[in-house]
Amino acid sequence: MSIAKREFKVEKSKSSLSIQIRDHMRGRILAQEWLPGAKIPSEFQLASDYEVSRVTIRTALRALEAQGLIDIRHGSGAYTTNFGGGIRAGLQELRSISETIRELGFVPGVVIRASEVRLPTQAEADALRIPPDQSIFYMERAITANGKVVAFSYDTVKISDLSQSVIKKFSTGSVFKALEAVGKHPVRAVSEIHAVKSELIGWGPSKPKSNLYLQLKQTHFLRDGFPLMTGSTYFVE
Amino acid sequence: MSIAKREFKVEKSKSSLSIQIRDHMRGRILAQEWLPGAKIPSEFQLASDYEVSRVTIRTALRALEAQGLIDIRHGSGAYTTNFGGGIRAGLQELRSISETIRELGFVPGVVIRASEVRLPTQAEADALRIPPDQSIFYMERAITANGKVVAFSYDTVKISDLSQSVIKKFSTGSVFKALEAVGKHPVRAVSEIHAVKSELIGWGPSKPKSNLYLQLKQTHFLRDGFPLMTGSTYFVE
DNA sequence: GCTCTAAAGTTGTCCTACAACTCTGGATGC
DNA sequence: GCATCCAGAGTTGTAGGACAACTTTAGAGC
Repeated sequence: MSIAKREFKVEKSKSSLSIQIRDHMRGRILAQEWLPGAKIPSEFQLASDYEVSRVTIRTALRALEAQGLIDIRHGSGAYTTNFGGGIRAGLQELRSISETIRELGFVPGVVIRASEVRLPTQAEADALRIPPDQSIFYMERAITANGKVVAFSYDTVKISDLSQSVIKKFSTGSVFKALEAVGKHPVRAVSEIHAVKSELIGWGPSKPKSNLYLQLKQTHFLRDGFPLMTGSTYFVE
Repeated sequence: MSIAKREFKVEKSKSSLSIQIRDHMRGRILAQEWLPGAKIPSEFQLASDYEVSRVTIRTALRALEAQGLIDIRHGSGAYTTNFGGGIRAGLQELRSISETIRELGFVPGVVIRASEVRLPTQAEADALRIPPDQSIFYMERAITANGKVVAFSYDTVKISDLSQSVIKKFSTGSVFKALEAVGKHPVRAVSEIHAVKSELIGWGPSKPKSNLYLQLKQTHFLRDGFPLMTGSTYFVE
C-alpha cells in the first residue's frame, strides 16, 4: 500500500525525519484515514512506505502514542484511539491524581462522603456503554493534599463484581489500586476541561465560598477500548 | 557514575523495560537529582548505568521529553526543563491554538482589539525576566472558529526589534508565524489552568453573559530556557 | 464443534555503524 | 592581545540486521 492521498516529501534543513513523519501521520489520523480503533500498518510496512528505517518510524509512533493518538500493543500492532469521537480535549496516558500530588511533594488523602450501588442515569449509561438496568458503583469523594481539600470528585464505575469486599477496597484508598485488584487496568482517558460555578459541588467545611471550580471530566478506558469509569473531578480555585 | 541514591531493579512480568526506566528517571528528575536546566548523562552513559541498550534508553528519554520533563537537543544532550520551578501544571510541546482549531475541522480566525508597545508591569517583567524599563509588545485578541469567538487572549512579547514592519506581522495573523519571521522559535510552554469569573475579560458582542472562562496561563520559552512571551487565553464556557 | 498447538505476524530490545549536529579548545592571522 | 577559523571530541539521529517476547490466526487432532 502506498501512502495514498496524503503526499509526503522530506523537507530538508527542517526538523528531524521522525518529527516530520510524526506530524504527517498525525494528519492522516486526524483526517480519519483509519477508522477509530482501527489498526494502522506495521512498523515494517510504514518504514517501507516512508522509505526510512524502522527506528525512525518507531520514534514517530511513540510520539503519537504520547500524544494519545494511537495505542501500541506489544506483539499485536498500533491502533488509533479515537474514543468517543467527539471533542478530544485531551487523551493521554493516565496519571493518578494522588500520585501527582505525591510527586509534587505533598501527602495525598481521600475523604469519602458517600458511596452506593445504584442504577445509572442516562448520561452515565451512555458514557459507560451499558444498558440502563445494569447497576454501577457511585462515589463522592474529597481529595486532599497535606490535609487540605483540593478537589471534589464524583465517579461512577462499571464493575460486575460488586461484592462487599470489593467495595471496601474502593473506600479505603486509591481507586486505581482497587481497580487493579479486580483485574481491571485502565490505560487511557478522554478528558474535557471546563470552568464551572455551582453551589452543589463542594461540601463540608472546605466548601469554597466562590463556588468556582475547574472541572476535569474524564472517561477511563481499558486497553480494548471499553469504558470502565466516568466522572468529574472539581478542583477548588 | 552509578545510579546513586535511587535504586533500580528490573521488575519481571511487569511493563516493558523502557517504561520502567522512564518512570525511574521521572522520579529522579522530580526529586531534583539534577538541577533545573542541567544536563543529564548521555545516552551511552545511561545505557551503561542501567545496563540496557541505547535504544531502550532513547525510548525512555523520548517519553520523558513528551511529558515535558526534559529537552533533547541533537548533538548536545538532554536537559531537564524545570522552568519556573513552581507549579508545573503542564509543560508540553507547543501547539498553536489556531492550528488545533484547524485540525478539528474549523476555520480559525483572529480579531485584534488592541496592540501597543509599552513598559511591562511588575508581573510581566518577572515572567519575561527583563528589567522594568525594557518595552514589550502587548496585544488583546479574540480567537474565532468558523467566525464564532471561542477565546479572548492577552499576551505580552519580549522582542528587541519593534519596528513597524514587525508589529504589522503580529497584527495580521498567527503570532507564531510572526515570531518565526523574527527568528524566534519558542519550543516549550509552562501552563497553568484555572477557572475564572470576571466582567473585565470578554468584549464586544461576543462577550458571554456568564463571565465564566477557562484560563490558560502560559509562558513560552526559547530552547535556551529564556522566556519570550507570556499571557493568558480565556476560553469561553 | 471444541481444544490445543504450531506458525506467522508484530512490537521490544540488542548490537554495530555511521551521519548530523554541537561545543570546546587550540592554531592562525591580524 | 584579540578575534576568527577550524579540527576534533562528544552527543543525538538514522540505518540495517538479528533475535526475544508477545499476540493472533489457522490448522491438526480429537
